[in-house]
Amino acid sequence: MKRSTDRRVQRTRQLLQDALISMMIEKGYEATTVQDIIDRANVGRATFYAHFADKETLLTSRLEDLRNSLSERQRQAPGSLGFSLAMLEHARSHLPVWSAIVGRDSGALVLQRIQSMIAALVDVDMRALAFKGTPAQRDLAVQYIAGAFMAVLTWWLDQGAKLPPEEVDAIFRRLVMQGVAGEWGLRANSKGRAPHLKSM
Amino acid sequence: MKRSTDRRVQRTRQLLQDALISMMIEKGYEATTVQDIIDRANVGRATFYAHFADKETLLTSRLEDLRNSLSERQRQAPGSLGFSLAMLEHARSHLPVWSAIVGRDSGALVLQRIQSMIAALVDVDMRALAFKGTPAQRDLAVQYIAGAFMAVLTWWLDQGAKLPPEEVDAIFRRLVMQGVAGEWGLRANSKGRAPHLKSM
DNA sequence: TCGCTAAAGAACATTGTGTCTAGTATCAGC
DNA sequence: GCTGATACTAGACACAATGTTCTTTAGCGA
Repeated sequence: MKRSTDRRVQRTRQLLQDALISMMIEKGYEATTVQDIIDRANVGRATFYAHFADKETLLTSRLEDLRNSLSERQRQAPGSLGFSLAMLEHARSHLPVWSAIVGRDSGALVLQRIQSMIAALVDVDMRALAFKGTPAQRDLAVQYIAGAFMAVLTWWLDQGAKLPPEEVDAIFRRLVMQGVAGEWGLRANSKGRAPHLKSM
Repeated sequence: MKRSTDRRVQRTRQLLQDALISMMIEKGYEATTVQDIIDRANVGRATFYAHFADKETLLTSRLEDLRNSLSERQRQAPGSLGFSLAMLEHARSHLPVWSAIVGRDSGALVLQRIQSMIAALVDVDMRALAFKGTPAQRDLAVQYIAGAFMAVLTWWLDQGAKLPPEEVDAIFRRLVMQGVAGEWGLRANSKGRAPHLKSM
């Protein structure tokens, strides 16, 4: 993991990563071309390929950094489903990046990566829970939670992240733990209790 | 909605749709080119563009058909979260198609479309439930459920759809309604009840 | 200061897209 | 069965983006 010491290298990599995000915010991942990136970064074409095999590799290197910040944040706030709040807060404080990454115009690749990143975080948090079941059941639960969180996150960001992270986190965790019935008093046969949320 | 009566048109459209699915199974949506499609369908290049503006439009027309079969199936099996079993069974009886569509190599577009299709089905089913809450809450719940189902479906298909649909459906519905705690006796403070699933 | 290497610039082959043409076949309806 | 309409074919085309290769220039570390 010995990072290059040459300033030119670091500068170029940084410029390219920033340009990618900037372009993603502007027109989405899929629509962004290598040409767009190097134009914005003001970097030669050959230089790009000297550092990254393709657009995807560049994205990967950026997501790697993201993953590291997230793991760090999660480590500081552990507990059952602790990843949730950590992630929502991180998303809010880096809103443009996250909107670009998770938003409407992002690529399949991006979403897959993010979701498996979330799954890894969920997996870590599951150790704080007393899980009784087979590995397959555990796996299913992890996927279920990761998918649900991803959807909630996307929904939240698409709305401009107006609701406070704490509240989204609370709703999400209750949904996961107690289910729809516990959250909003749903019954299959249309007899339900009243909801009890402050805002929204 | 008056479909063309000319056999040549129907034949060509069918050939192209089939070729798309066939290619998706083979190398995924993203990697499939228009050239691949028309080669496999044995159709001229100009002909392709006479029918569809691009690869995406072709996909859309195929997904439209899929949506119709699903709505039909859902109508025959209503109830709380009734879409779930209907969809799992449909997926199993059209396994290659679904694996191609939902699997690892599919595009963002495909996944987005499927997920919003699921969301629509969830929305329909929600009317069978006594939902108490604001429209925003309802929306969040729909997204939550659709995302979770999508993840479960993907997981199931990636495993080769070995588990019977009825069982996956049962687990999923219990997770949605009662949550992780209800399903596997999870507690945040590591005191839990025993699980009670037959297989897996 | 000097040697090393990153980066610029530009040309290139390659692949895929979407359009257009003129000629050929196949269809629906009389 | 004809016949007029129109769907299809084959090929060429302009265009855009990718990824490679080359030489020249600039900047870095020691």
